[in-house]
Amino acid sequence: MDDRIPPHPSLQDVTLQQVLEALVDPVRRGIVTRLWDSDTDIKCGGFDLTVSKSTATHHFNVLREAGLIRQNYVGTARMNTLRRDELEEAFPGLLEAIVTADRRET
Amino acid sequence: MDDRIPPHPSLQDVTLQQVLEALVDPVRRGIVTRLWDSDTDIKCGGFDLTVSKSTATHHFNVLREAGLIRQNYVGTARMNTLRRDELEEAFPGLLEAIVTADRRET
DNA sequence: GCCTGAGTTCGATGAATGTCAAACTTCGAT
DNA sequence: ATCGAAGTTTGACATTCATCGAACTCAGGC
Repeated sequence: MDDRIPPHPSLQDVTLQQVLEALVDPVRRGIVTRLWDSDTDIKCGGFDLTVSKSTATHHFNVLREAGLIRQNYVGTARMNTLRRDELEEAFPGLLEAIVTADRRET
Repeated sequence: MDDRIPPHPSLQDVTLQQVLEALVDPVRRGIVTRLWDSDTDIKCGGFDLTVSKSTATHHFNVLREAGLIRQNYVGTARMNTLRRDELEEAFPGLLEAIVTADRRET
């Protein structure tokens, strides 16, 4: 097992507060929107982020802890997956509404 | 005209960022959820807020500036209306998703 | 073995933001 | 005319949070 990744929360334990706090940041919202659109895994370095590496790490941590993404290592690359179906079940319509509005704005 | 109320923004000028910043606060989200459920105007004092009057004023200002509520005076009472239909057009599905999740959590 | 690339950890810093109390304004009722 | 209820304004304060650079870890290839 790869113990380099901290545990992922169950979506049952994630609160709306956490999800909104995660998505209120434009950088994190950009990551989620990009994952939603590509619908395939993207490694941390694969995003065109406007922030430093340490800040990016922080953002990915927040997203993982809020149950929005799932991470796993492939070599030295950390891959990110959107927990789309689980989120739809836990917060129906939320992600789609935000992604739709975000896309129309950027 | 009643010039006691600052102008309301057009929903065209409101960004998703503003809306999410407004709704990320639990007190403000509670106000919006309450308005959504009652579907009638409620005066500022009509909410059972856990904060002081000055803080409440601040929260109502944020909600108005984010285009979420409309305010008008009736006597000395400041009435609040949810801009439900306008919001649905500008941010389809967003408010309903958040209110639904919020209700299930509180 | 050694270097490179990918990402993390660790403070530190600066900017927002939620909060309150106190003084003030304003309308309506007595 | 006065009083009270409703809400605002104005600082002030504490906390949170995004951000960065520098040093570190760790796997894989030369």
